[in-house]
Amino acid sequence: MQLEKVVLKDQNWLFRSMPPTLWDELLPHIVEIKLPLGKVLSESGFIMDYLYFPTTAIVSMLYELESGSSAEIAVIGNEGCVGICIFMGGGSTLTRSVVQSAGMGYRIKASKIIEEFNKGGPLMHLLLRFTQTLLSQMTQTAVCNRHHTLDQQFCRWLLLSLDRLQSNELVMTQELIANMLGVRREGVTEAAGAVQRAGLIKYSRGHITILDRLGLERRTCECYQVVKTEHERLLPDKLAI
Amino acid sequence: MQLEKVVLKDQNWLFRSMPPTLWDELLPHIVEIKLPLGKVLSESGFIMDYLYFPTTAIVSMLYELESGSSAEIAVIGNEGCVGICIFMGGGSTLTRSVVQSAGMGYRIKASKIIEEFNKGGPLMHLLLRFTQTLLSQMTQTAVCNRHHTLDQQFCRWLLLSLDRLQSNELVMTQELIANMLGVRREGVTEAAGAVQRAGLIKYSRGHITILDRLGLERRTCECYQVVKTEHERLLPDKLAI
DNA sequence: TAGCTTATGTTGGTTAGGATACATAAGGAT
DNA sequence: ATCCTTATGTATCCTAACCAACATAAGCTA
Repeated sequence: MQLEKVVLKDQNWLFRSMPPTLWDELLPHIVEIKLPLGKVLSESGFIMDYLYFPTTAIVSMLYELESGSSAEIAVIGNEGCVGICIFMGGGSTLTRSVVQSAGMGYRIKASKIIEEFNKGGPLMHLLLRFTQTLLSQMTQTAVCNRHHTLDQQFCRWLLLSLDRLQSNELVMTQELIANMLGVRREGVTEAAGAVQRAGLIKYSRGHITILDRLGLERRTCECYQVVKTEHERLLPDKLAI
Repeated sequence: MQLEKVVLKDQNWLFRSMPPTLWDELLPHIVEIKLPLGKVLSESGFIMDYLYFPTTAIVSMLYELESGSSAEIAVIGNEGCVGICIFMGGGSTLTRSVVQSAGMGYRIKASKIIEEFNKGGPLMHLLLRFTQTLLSQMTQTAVCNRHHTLDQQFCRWLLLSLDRLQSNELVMTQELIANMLGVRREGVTEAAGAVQRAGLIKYSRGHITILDRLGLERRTCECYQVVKTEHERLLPDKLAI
């Protein structure tokens, strides 16, 4: 029992950074769940009942326009949680959260989170720090959408996903990537083709293998490094709360 | 004395929504300041010492790229405050906050804000609600940058600014608008020309007068209404905390 | 192995907006 | 009034990305 919990605590930055008393308080409320590809964790405008903590899964925050076209606003992996609107107030957001890469995660009832959050203690500080990294991702997405090429954005997207995975392989069709980036599938084909010809990746029918990670980092825009550095600043391994 | 305070409290949504005990606690720490055009309230990466509450001024949150080109991420007026990183953790953000429309505002020392915020009481709830509206603005900016035309974005920008002003006139050159939107000045000239020819605005050398507000709302993309509606939901006139 | 579905590749035409360069014109300063 | 600065207008060329339509090809199923 004790061993199992230690392993679990290590799987998400928020868990890892919780002081023992907080951890003991929350542990009984933590439930493991499967997060299959495409699972919707929050729908635009709907109240959320759980706060989700991905461990091996990756979740995309998307915004969908009336026209049906969409754009990814941020990616969340095992460094954070899905459902910040729970503790921010309002209870719902206009973004959809969809599992982009299948895996596992945990969840805790919204009511329990609110109860702990409102004490103003360590949980509040952890969650707000994570929210701050979301803000920086959203900022960077907005700027990147405005100023950088599809090729650069494609590389940035790959890198952000890779950072949240264990392997150097990604299961993801170009069609889906296009939806995330809010561009046409053909555009992604072109970008992916160019990156593959440059020897940085290899892909076939929904499987992307990274061959030269450093090459990708050189090819992308500054946005990737900025987001990553800010992540490391705000979510350090050892956080003194 | 008493009268003066009442007037002041009414000038910003956050002030207005504070319960009396909180207001009495903060009042001694509130200092009025001038916010002239171009004044920088926060610089990328720098620790903020004050939380600013615009009353008649409007502040833009901008992100500046290495190349020097920039983009506005969100606008803040008398519904909120500048410096959320103070209470979110980390103490600094990568965005610059610049006064876009001159006016007045108030400020409170960061240390005082942190002290009150950490109690987990009404100030925390108010500030987080406002932060949530910032998130929705940032989301919409990202999507709008991706999918909508410059013409639509120009109208959206005008409307968002107008909502934060008393008058129907805006003092703003096309050059500055271009910086905000992250496009070329010539592009703004073109968009502004078209909107003027359509009879919706009139402008000359840095003065824009709105002639047909409804026409602007019809001409812009859905993003404006979405942001506005979310604002009204999250920051209602009468908030029960 | 044949057929079907789904993923990826390619082509040609179109367009919004970027880069550059220069023209006009309004208003303040001398 | 003249000059000068600053704001706005315009024109040419260029490119990234869109749109639409279709071609290939990989892997699954029968």
